[in-house]
Amino acid sequence: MARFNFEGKPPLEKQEVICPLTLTQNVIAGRWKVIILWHLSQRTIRFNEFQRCLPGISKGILTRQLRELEDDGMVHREVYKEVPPKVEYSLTELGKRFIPILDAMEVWGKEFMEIKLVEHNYYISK
Amino acid sequence: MARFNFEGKPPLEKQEVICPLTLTQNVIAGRWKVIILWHLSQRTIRFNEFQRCLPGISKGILTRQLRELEDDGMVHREVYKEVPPKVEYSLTELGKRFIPILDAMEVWGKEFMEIKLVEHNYYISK
DNA sequence: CGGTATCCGGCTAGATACTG
DNA sequence: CAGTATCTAGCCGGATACCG
Repeated sequence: MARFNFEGKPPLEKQEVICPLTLTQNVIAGRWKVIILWHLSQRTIRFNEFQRCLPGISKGILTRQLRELEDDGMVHREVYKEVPPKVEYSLTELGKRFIPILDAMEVWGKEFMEIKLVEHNYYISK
Repeated sequence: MARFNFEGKPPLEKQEVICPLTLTQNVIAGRWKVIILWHLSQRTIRFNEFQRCLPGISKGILTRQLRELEDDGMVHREVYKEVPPKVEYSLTELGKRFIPILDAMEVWGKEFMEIKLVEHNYYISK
């Protein structure tokens, strides 16, 4: 989430007014982040499990998406010093507070699907 | 939102299982869409007004974001046949149902901001 | 006023090879 | 198992010029 950069720590007066909506959007911008957060809202997940949950994702991009979520304080990464290695990902408190958004998105997404299915004359099984 | 394509109308059985979350994410993927939807949740807006609401956006990209939202059924475009031209954008019913997500995103974004400000030793005025 | 048409650059997803 | 390093391709935002 490069657009939100406190590194320079400029005085608050000189900061641009930051929009909470844009901020939220930036945090979850990324092809896999929303669905990653949803999986983590269900349970703790290991790295390799994610590759099975997210068909087609490569190690490289999975690592990056997880790191960015970690950097933004959404995800906790727990490393167990074992052989073979074991790393577990889970939601932080901040990440858990994001769940209402996931729920709202899921509700709306289903409404959207129903409407689009009706428009295209699909039968919708209730 | 090119990833969700019903154009070919394949049988429902052959459709991939579509995730409502991913669907929602795809609809609002776009640099300006969330903030556009928020402005439209406040009031009807004309094209030129948007350019003032969204500092730095160009006509081209504004048009594209609005068209995509229109194509996805989120935004209504009302053209008044006057000279000079007048076009008003507003939320459709589907668009209005999206407002709870905007609200949840705003709440979370503010929490996120507070946490990040505290982490960087900023004083937060209550 | 409210757009199109066109071109361009950067970001980011994705693929592949390698590693502790 | 859980990554890192490197490279590439394509999309998308942005700029600019023009139009009814």
